[in-house]
Amino acid sequence: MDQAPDHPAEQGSLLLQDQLCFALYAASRAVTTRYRPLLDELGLTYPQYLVMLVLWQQNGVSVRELGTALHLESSTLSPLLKRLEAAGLIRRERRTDDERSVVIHLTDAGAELRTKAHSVPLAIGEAMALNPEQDATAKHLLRLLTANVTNS
Amino acid sequence: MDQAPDHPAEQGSLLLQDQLCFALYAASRAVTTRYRPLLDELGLTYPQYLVMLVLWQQNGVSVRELGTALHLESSTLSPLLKRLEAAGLIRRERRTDDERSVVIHLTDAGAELRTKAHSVPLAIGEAMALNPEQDATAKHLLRLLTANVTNS
DNA sequence: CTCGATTGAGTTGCGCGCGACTTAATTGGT
DNA sequence: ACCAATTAAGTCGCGCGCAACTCAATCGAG
Repeated sequence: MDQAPDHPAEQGSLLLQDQLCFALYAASRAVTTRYRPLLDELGLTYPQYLVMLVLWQQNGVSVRELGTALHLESSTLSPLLKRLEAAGLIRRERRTDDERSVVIHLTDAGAELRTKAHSVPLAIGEAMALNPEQDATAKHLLRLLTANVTNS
Repeated sequence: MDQAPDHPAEQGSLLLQDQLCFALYAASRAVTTRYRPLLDELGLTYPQYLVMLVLWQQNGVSVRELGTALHLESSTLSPLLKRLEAAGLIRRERRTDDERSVVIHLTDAGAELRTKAHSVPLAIGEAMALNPEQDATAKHLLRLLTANVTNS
């Protein structure tokens, strides 16, 4: 019932500043915000850019495979892909051997956008300003965290 | 102009799996998803929970101060606070000495919710399953990253 | 004291992100 | 061969999250 809070920074405290989850939440939004002006040049949002990354890597991917790669539900991807199609960057085709499945292909415009996107990761890497070791450590810990939290 | 992608994992590659930004994006959503069932018990969303954390820490905070603490705009906070008010957890009052400012106070129900919330950070910490050193390293790197990316 | 600039809160529009659901196609056990 | 269960994609509702904007209150230079 104490209203005046002066807790120590122990494990499981309710202090915002102590919490990893908040650092994660803040960092993720800060990075997305940093991307925005760069992606505006390409006419993409950040999730749309991630989809394009997958397609530039491997053209002709099903919605299901996209969802697996990006950890996104079809309820998120379907409208997003609709917008990419409307922007003329992708095509969607029903697979003939399994009519449930929809395969995404790049249009010429979508494939060409890759050239313009080439400078984006460099610019972001520069803005992040982590040295290679910090970058590797961060990726390692974030993947570990994701795996732990997902299967629990 | 190469369509077939077999790049090395150099700095600035367009490979999704190499990118720190994607690891960050995926981890943030995974953690939020892990919170959801716990916060459902409290009738809170994750951003609402963060607001309550701030208020439990220091009751009587202005919208502007909340925004600074959480790195959120008033356009995000105003509707969110409206919902917390509708849920009977907070009150909003215009400050008398500066009529522009709105101060947020916990209601009794809002203050009491703190008791039920006490187990949440523990459960999340357990699910994250990072040892204290990893936890500290992750927080350090994420704060560094946020700071770097914000002022660039 | 005045009035243009700044500040705090809020509204609007749009794109996620996901839970809950629907529909259609495929699978598999009997 | 059948049909119940599963699977893939999509729709709907709602809550963010932010840019662009409005409005009212306050500040501050002259």
